[in-house]
Amino acid sequence: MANDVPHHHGNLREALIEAGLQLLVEGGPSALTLRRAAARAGVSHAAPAHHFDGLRGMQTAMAARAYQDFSDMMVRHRSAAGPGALARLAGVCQGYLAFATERAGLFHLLFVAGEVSRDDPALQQASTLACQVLRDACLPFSATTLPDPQIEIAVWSMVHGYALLGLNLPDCPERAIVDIPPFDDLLRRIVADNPSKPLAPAGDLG
Amino acid sequence: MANDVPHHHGNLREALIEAGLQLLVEGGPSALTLRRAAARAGVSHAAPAHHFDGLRGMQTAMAARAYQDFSDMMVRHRSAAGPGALARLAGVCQGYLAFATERAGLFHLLFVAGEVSRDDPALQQASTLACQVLRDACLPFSATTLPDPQIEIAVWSMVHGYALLGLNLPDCPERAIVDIPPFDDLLRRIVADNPSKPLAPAGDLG
DNA sequence: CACGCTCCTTGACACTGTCAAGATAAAAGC
DNA sequence: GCTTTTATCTTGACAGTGTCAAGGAGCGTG
Repeated sequence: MANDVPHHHGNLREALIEAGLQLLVEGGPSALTLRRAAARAGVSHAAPAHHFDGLRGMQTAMAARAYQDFSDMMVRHRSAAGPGALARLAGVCQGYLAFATERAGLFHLLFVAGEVSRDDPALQQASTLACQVLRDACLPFSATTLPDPQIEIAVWSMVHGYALLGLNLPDCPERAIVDIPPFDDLLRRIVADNPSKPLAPAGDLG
Repeated sequence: MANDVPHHHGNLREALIEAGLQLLVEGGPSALTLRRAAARAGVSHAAPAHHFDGLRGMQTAMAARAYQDFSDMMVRHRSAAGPGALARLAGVCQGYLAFATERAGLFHLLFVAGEVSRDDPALQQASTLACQVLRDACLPFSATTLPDPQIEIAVWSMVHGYALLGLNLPDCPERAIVDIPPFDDLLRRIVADNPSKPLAPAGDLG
């Protein structure tokens, strides 16, 4: 083959991840295919097999990268939130929901499709990091200086369920039978009357 | 063809749904295939196309049936719960979680895979019915005689997220970093200090 | 120059959903 | 009774998919 691309792509692994993420964003989960990613990266259909353990392996690598987007989204919304522990936690949750809405393809990859190897070390690290953003935001609401699993899990479950039920979408089917309260109202049911310890004395605003 | 089965199966549609549910339970979501369901029902690979609108159509029909299992599971756990509105709501939630655990394939079909036509009337009816079980259990915690969407959505989101994060599984990965409180404890954060109106005066126990 | 090693291609296989045509059996009309 | 019609299923094909085995192309090292 005497094309412009050399036989050795140079950085095919990264290119495939990039191509896969594009496919996912553009065409949804069903558009993500080993062969299509290969074609978009300009290589033959079997090339990905030398870099990933099948489709599942590629999705795992993509997920590790998507988790960084996820963390960024939560951090960004936290920064945009007002001062105060509750506002910051609400901001993190809004980031969680915004990721589910605006990066639906990636959210699907991380939490819905499940075609991902959860024991992959890179993935675990990225996911733990994202998880930590949420946990940190919950910390001020713990009665002690240690994290309170009950609060963490309550918030995590609720925001996750809210996102997966699609309740943050303007056209979700549930709106036909119930009117959906904004997530902040639900959040207050868990943490508002559980008054936080005083805010970190001289704080960063994120 | 001079086999024992007549040319007209008689009730192929139901047989295909049954076969599909079996495949889902036995081999997980990836084992569910139009061709395999057809083979198990003893018909040719293209027969399902005459009864369903593709794989999506068959999954939709299966989902409508699975929702009945789902409702039954919640009702059964509600019956097994003690008296009192909180115990009954907790029972319904336990049914929700039990369905996610014990009927993982069906739960996946309903809430995870998403390869289902949400506008199908039979599916909508079945899903509304299941939803109603949960909403009814929330009713005693409303401040008025009308349902309180905030409570309903809070409980629904939380139990849904708890189930989808797999937190009810004994070997879920999150146990490595947090110890997972039982769902009942989380539920109390939403409804316990929101004292219910008195229980229905002379009640059924479900 | 020759060797080895890594990266990628080619070609094949079994499997998937889906479509067009045709065969077959049951029902309906007379 | 027989014919016609209709619903039901089969056969065969097609474009995709993931995955494997075998081999070629290019780079570094002797």
